[in-house]
Amino acid sequence: MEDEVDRLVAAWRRERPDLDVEPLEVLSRVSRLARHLDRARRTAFAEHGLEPWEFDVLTALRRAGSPYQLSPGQLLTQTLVTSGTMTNRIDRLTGKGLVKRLPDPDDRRGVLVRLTDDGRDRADQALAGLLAHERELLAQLTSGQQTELAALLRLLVAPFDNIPG
Amino acid sequence: MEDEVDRLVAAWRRERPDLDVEPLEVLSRVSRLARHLDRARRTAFAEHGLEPWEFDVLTALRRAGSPYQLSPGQLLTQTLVTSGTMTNRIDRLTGKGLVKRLPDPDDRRGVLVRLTDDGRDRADQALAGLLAHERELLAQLTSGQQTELAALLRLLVAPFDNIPG
DNA sequence: CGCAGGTATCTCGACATCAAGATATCTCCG
DNA sequence: CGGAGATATCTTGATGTCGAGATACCTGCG
Repeated sequence: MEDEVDRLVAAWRRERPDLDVEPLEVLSRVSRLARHLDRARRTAFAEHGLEPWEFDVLTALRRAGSPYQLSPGQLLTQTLVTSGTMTNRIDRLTGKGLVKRLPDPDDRRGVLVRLTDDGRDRADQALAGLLAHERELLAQLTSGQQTELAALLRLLVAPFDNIPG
Repeated sequence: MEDEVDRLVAAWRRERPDLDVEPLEVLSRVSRLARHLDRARRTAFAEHGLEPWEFDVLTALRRAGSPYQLSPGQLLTQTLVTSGTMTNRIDRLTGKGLVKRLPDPDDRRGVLVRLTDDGRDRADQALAGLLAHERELLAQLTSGQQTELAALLRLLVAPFDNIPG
């Protein structure tokens, strides 16, 4: 089945036959798929009264394990946002009673963000919902294809995640 | 090589051993890679004095072929943004002299957005720069792996692009 | 022809993000 | 011990996006 990127690549080959646009076959698909996934996630989370950005922060804390707390700095690296954004997010989640700020006992510059019981429940519910939706999307692929796709994507992501940048 | 998603999946398996988090191996990598690509694109385009959103609009028009014009509605479907956003983008690109608005001769509700000569040059230059950067990122993969990756991604994107939504 | 419903674009207000810089605290070398 | 430079977080102002609704125009049925 054809997709929008096939049309995009064909158009470039017609308009700019001098260029090799092969990289777009992979990377434009990644960008467009991510955009579609964002929309789908927004819908999935709405069932649980959460925004995608709320999910990202709550689940990062949930994954940390009991007592479900991380510093804002640790949250930054996991969510790929800037520090100003994270301050704002923590403020709003605090206002909704899903997390609370505690002073870091070992560093007076620092803060620890901890999940409340309510926040933890919301994170757990939203995760289950998300996985159900994602399984449907991936039904297009066999189990073997999923494994293969994951491995190829890892090759591309790893440099970003391991070389600080 | 390990990446951040490997760590994320391992954490979920420890915290929620009751859940099958396999879908994240693919889809979290797609989202995170897209986020990294956005940042890289921003840097690449800055060399040409363009923002990513400007590139998206200008290249959509460029791909349309001479006379390089599309309606705002056609631009919407290609760029996956809302109509309010597109109006705003066209306003700003018009202000920079990269596009101009023309009345649609066949539909008085409609408008045609046309690339100026300057806009066309900018699009061409930025595309060449982007492809150079993207080729570097893809150097992690053999040519065969790139083809395979593109094919697998197409399977996932196609449903979004073909079923209206 | 005339109107109901659909379509194309724009307007407006709310909101999330970013970049750059401010502040407070830590670390480590001399 | 003292101070320079690094680090953690927050503040601020500008900007881009979205969603919902407004407006103008088109289309097709009766």
